[in-house]
This record gives sequence, structure tokens and C-alpha cells, in this order.
Amino acid sequence: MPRYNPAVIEPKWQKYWEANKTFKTPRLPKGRKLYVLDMFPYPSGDGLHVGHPEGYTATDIVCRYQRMRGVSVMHPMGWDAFGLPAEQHAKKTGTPPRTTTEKNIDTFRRQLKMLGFSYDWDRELATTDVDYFRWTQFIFLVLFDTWFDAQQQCGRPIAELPIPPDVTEESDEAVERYRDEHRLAYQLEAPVNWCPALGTVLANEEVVGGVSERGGHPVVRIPLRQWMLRITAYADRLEKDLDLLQWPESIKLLQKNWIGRSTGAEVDFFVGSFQDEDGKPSEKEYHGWRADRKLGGWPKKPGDEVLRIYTTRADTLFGATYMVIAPEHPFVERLTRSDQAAAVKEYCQQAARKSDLDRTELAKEKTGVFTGSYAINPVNDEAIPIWIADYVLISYGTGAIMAVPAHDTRDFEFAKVFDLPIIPVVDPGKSPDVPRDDLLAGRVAFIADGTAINSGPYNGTPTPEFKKQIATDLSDAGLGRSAVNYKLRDWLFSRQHFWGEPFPILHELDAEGKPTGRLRALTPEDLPLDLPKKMPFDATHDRPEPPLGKAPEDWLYVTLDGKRYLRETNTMPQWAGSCWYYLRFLDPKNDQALVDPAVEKAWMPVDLYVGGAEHAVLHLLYARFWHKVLYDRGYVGGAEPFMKLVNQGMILGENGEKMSKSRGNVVNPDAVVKDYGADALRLYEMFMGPLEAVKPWSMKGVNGVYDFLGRVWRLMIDDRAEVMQLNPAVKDAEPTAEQNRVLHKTIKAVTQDIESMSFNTAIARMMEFVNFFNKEEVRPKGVMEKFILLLSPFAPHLAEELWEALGHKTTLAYEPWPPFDEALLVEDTVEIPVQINGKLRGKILAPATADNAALEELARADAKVAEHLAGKTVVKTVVIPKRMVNFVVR
RNA sequence: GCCGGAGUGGCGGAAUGGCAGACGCGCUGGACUCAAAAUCCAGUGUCCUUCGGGACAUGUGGGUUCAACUCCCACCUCCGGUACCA
Repeated sequence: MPRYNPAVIEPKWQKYWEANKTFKTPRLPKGRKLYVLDMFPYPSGDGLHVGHPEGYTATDIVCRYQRMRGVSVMHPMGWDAFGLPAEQHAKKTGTPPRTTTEKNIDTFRRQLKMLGFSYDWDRELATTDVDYFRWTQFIFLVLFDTWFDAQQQCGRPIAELPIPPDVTEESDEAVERYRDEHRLAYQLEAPVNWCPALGTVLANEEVVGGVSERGGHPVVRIPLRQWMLRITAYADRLEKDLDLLQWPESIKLLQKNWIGRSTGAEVDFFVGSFQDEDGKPSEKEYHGWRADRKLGGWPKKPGDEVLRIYTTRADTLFGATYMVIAPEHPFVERLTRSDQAAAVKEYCQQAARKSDLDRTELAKEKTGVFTGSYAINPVNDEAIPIWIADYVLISYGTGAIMAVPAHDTRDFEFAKVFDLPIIPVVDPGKSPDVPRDDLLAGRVAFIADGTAINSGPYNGTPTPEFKKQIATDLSDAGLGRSAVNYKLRDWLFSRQHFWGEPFPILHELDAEGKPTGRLRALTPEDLPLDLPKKMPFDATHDRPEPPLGKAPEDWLYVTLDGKRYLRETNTMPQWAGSCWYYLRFLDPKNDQALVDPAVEKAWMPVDLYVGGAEHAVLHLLYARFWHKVLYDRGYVGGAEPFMKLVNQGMILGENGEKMSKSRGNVVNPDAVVKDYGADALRLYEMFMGPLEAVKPWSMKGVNGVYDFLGRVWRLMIDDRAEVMQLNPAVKDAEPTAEQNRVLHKTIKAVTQDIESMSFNTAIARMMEFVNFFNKEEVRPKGVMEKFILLLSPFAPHLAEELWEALGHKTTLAYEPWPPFDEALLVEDTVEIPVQINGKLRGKILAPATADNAALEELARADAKVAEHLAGKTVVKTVVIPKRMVNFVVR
């Protein structure tokens, strides 16, 4: 009668844990602490996906295990709840995003509770909670109030920013402007996707092939005022501090490459204040400039008379045969000669129309246009033509390059298209895999190191030395200097959405209601700034502005100290809320601070952070950046938030393809729990394979672990009885030596496997235990109890039920984890393989204590081995005690 | 193109220098049963076999070693990330 029935026991124990607050975490840890964090989910309308419980089960096992080891465990859960879908739903149906979001959260919470995770639910939070985003806004104010001191490599209060005397003298407004230019949060005009037909600004993913995803209306890119965060200031620290972290090396490398630090040189090419008929700068003016530079040195900001470029290959300066500037470069107009004006204008307009995507997609064929002007190469005084091409990006380096077609593949392709000269200046040397003759003839590009040729006084210098030498020489002449660049860009921090955190910023208005350009930040006391309660979600706009531009006037306009202000109408991106949630979990109800510093110091950093690899770069980089700013400004005690990181692998559908609605291979956790129970789902997700691996789902596999749980049940419970009673084999008896050995072997393996997060093999070892004890007529109660404890982190409901059946009155969640006794593991007799020339020929039984000579003797005595040895000469014998014997024969 | 990860039975996977295929799925046979379900037991890499055993086998080719899935070199395939970053 009492069959294993998860549908009954799982809700029973979930209620017990909830009623008894079994997993409530104290405000401060008692003894050793462990902070185990899951990447919190975005509560989508589709509900939980089987990918979610994968990482969540892994962390839950670690937490339950560590609690049994007496560790104070912090294990919270919450919701990354801002997001576009709720807003799109609002546009369609008029349902406020908050309503949709709360409904979705309810579904997610129910589903997670159904899986029996040991979260401290009292710490639950959502990024959309006003009490939460109050502090997100607070952190924005900190960013706004911080500038980066490059000397000290540290963020400091804006009030401490040294103001140059000429700025102070100019006006108070100039000082304000100077400060605004140096804040970590600053404004910039950046292109957005404006769809006039829909009257709205679209996110990149809402634009497909140049038209809106919804309705297929044309989309244009036009500049709009945006908020940026100066993450590039922290690039060096974000790169260096990776060394402190126990993250997978591949993820560290990913971040390193994303930051993309490169070292090289900036060099000024003279273009002159006016040009001769032929577009070339006047020689006289050039020489005057050289003399000035020699005396005055390198200016921090280049004047109009030079084109400043960045290169990592200053050693190839003699091979520069032309220059390229980006279509958006400020010099485009100045450098364009009248006869080229029409062509240049046409080209730049075309480039502006292309989205970033188009620009990379059409990257196959190089395009460009000649400006008609020339610059002078400072190393050989030669005038070289200046071109405009979109293969040079305005956002990297100085937006201008010297082109060395012989030693750069992109420059080479461009030179081929426009028939520009190619001068080799690096000799690769004679190596069979380098087409040296083709290079010297200008038929291929060679980008590696070599020895300088065609480089005047530098001929014969190896590339690395050349780089150092020329940097010094250029610096002495005031023509260049060493420089560092990053691929990492500043973070575009504003979105044109309603459903996001409003910025705590006001724009001052003049008498006519026009913005004066002056900003006013709200004070922390003014927070939270909530979204407007009443909002026309379906409003269309006749000019590109965020949805909040149509917010009710009583929200939009503010009068303070007799001045009228317009609220910032952009909102923050979804990343904002997830950048610091791990701090708020520690002190979720605090209304005085984002987190109590004492609590923060006691629990941080996160010891284990588990989530999908899709967040390997952006989320983790953004969160690390915020954490460093908070550290610099004294809000947190450490420089890094996440000490150890593990990425769980994706779970594929049964057909081995990515799970998706359109492929029809989505597995719903509700259905799995209904048919097999939460313990089976948890166990299967861990049994599928290594946590980090990508692996396909199998319902038959779920059934397999379900059968295992049923065997565990029958191991201890009499399922033929009418009432709940123990299997008669379970007795108060002393275990035999063999039973003890099996038990302790299992304890050892499971313990070590949990420590190394090899959950699949831990489960395999428990299966072996059950297979063994199933055959035992007597199953000592003490052994069964220890096994239940081992199983409990994996299948907590079943374990609690069996624990109770064995007569315990309280939860096993804090029972001491069973220790293993190494002495009990030792076997008297071991089976040892015997090899001849590395091939297995026999097996011998030997005392575990047998020495090498004894083992060799036993091996020779084995009939099969003797047969193989007959008539051969043993050249060498290798004996590894307790492992194997190998005879090398001739 | 560049960077990263992975290739082992019919399938998911185990073994990180020492008996390849633990554990599970599937399959085959058996027990129980009037029968079925459930459960339990046994077998299960491929080929050859005189039924003793033998040969081959961890993507491919080479190397190091008494011994290689494991270490080294070259290559192939698949997956993920990234994309003109000077």
C-alpha cells in the first residue's frame, strides 16, 4: 500500500520547511559563512524552463550539504523583473507592466517552491520593487557623483575634481560643464532606432533587416541624447583583478578579450592649416610645425593642423602609403577638397544609413572615397593621400589610421581595391611557411614580426626593438607617444522604455520651457522616484523621445527652489537591477542604506555564483564595474563581488536541438513534477552529466532516476504492508565489515564529489550503494540513516520522509554530515591485473599488504600468466603495489 | 578569420598515466503471475572462435612510456563566443 508517492510527501515537507522557517538565515553568520548565489531569473510569461533548475539544484545541493557541515549558508532568490515583454504586452492590451510582472513572478515562485529549494524566502526581492530600485537609483547618484582619478586609479567624489584655473575663471557654468564631462555617468548623443510609423524608439532586437519587427515599418537611425557610464576608466582594474578570481580560465579570457587592451602609439600626421592646389600641405608650414613640436612637445589635445592616429605597429610607419579616417570623423569636411565634395557627401550619407549590423555584414568588399587632401608622414616627410572609409571605426582609437597595406590585411584589401601603393617594410626572414617573395613583391600582406627594411636608419631592426625605439624617437620629436587602447566601450546606459528604473535626474528649463542644458540630480532623500501611476502605453510620438515623454505632466514637470525642471525620460537598462542584487539580498528590508556595512562585510563576497554562460561577459563585467565604484566610494569592503563562478551547460531538447517553442521540444517542469516528482527532476538534472556540459534531455532518463528513488523507498519501507512500516530487513544490528566498507566508500565518494561539484558521479555511487544493500537480508538501521543523510541534499523530500519513518521527529537539514573512516575502507584481499607487454593476461588475488616480490611471485604462479610467459625471456617487471603487475618479455 | 570547448558502446556518460566503458537508459533472456503491470535476477563494445580463448577498439595520423581516453606534435569534425578594434 505505501508506495513511493512524491505527490504526497513533497508538498508535506515543503509545508513543513515553510512553517518552521527551516532555511531562515541569520542576519550575521554564526561561524564559517558561505554565500551561494544563483543568477536570478527573468520571470517570463512562459514560466520556468528545465534549464533553470539545473543550476538551482546544484547550488541547493551545495547549500544543504554545507549546512549539515555546520556552515552558515546564505542562499537567496529573487527576480530580474524589468524587461521589454511586459511593456510590449502593455502596448497591446493596456495591462500595466507591473500587473503582468507580478503575475509572472507568482508563477515562478510557485514553481521554484515546488522543487524544494532551500532558499531563505524572507529575503526575496524583485528589481521592480520600488524599495529595491530606490537603491538602484541611489547607486546611479553615486556614479553621477564620481569621477575617475587616473593617477590614483580610483573613483572619487566629483567635489574633489581639480578644476583648471582657466575654467574657474570662465564661469560657474563652465565649472559645471567641466564636472559633467568628468562624471562616471555622463550624457552623449548616440543613434537610436526611430520608427516614425509606430511613433516609438525600438530596441535593436525589435529591428529586423532595417524594418520594425512589428508591422514591418521602416526604421531610421537618428541621434538622441543618451546616458553613458564610463566603464572604460575601470578597464585596467577590471582586467587585472581577474587574477583574484576562481573563475574558469575560459571565462576570464573571454572578459580579457572583451576589454581588449592593446598597447601602441599615437602619432600626429601634419595636414596643415591650408593646402596648396594639389591638396598637399605647404612645406614651409610643415617645417615650422616640426620646429614648434620639437620645442613645445606633444600636446594632450591635437590641434586642427594634425591628424592624430593610433597604431600598434609604429614600426611600420615607413610603409604607410595612405591614411584613412572614419566617415564620422570631425575632420571630414575640413579635409574634403571641393572637387571631391559630392563624392564624399554621398559616401558619408550612405555610411550613416547603414546600421552597425549592415556595416559588418557588408564587410566583404572594402569601400571608401578620397578626400583630395594629403598628410605628411613624419618619418620620411612624404605626402600621402587621406581617404574616408567605413572600415575605420570612429569609436576606436582616434577614428583615424595610417594604412600600411603590406602589413595589415584590411589595409591590403583596401589598397587592392583602389590601387594604392604597397611598400613592404618588414622582412619575415626565410621560413618555409612564409611567402617571402610574394610579400616583397606586394602580392600578400604579412602581419607578424620580422626585421625592418625600407625604413631608412632603422633598417635591420627587429620588430619589438623597433617599436620601442621609434616610440622614444617620436616622443623626443614631440610627434608621438606611447598609448593604450581598449576594445571595451563606455556603457550605453539609457533605454527608451517605460518599464525600467527612472533616472533621478532633472533638466532645468528656461522661461520658454526649453532645457538650458543644466542638470540637477535628486538627493538620496528624494528617492525613490517611482514611475508614473497613470500612463498611456499606446501613445505615439511625433519625434524620437522615450515613452515617458508622454507621462502625465504632474510627473514630468517639477518646480524646485523657484525653478522649473523636466524629468529625465529615459530609463535604465535591465542590467542595472542585476548589477547589485547580491548586495541587497544581505539586507533586503534596510531603508537607511543599500546594505548595512557590517552585514556586507560579514557575508561578502559571494563564494559560489552559478549561472548560464550567456552572462559570461556583459552581466559579470557590469556588476564588477559597479562593485568597484561602490568599493572606491566606501559602500562595500572588497574589490570583487564573485569569488568562484561556475557556468552550467545548456539543456537541449530530446532531439539534441536547442529547446524552443518553435521546435516544439520544450520540457515543462510542471509536467515532470506531476509525473515523477521534484526529487526525480532534481536528481535527473544532476545525473545527466557534468554540470558545465551541454546535454540533451531524456524522459526515459527521468524515469530511470525515479525508479532509483522507488528502490531507495523499498530498501527501507515495506511497500506490501497495509500501513506505513519499515521494511523488515531494516534492523537494529551491527553492520558487517563488508557493509561498513560499502557505506564508508559511499560516504567518501559522495562527500568528495559534492566538494568538486561532480554530482553525476555522486549519484552513481549512491546507486551502487542501493544495488548492494538491496541484496542484503539485514540492513542495519544506523547504515540506512547515514545513507539518508547522504541522499538528502539531492532528494530532500524523500530523505525527510525516510528520516521520519526511522523515528526522527525533526528535520534532517541540520544533522551532522556523516564522516567516513578511512580504516574501514581497507580491503584484506585485492584483485590485481597482470599484464604481459601491456596486455591484460590474467588477474590474481593478493593480500593488500603484499610487497612487490610477493606480487610478482603470485603473478608468475597464475596458470594463464605462466602459459604466456612460457618460452619467453622477461626483460623487465613493473609492479605497482595494489594496482598491477606488468611483465615485459621478448 | 580569430578565441574557447568537446569528440569514448545503440544512447546519456565514467575513468586525468595503471583492468576502457562505472552508473543509468535501451535491448535480450529468466523468475513471480491465469495473464498483464509492478518488482526482482542474469546478460549486453565490435569481429573471429575448435567455446579454452584470441584479435581489434576512446575522431585521424605520428611520437613519448613497461603502460596512453589521459602527456607531446600535426590534422579532421562538431558546438559556443566574436567579428574590419589599427
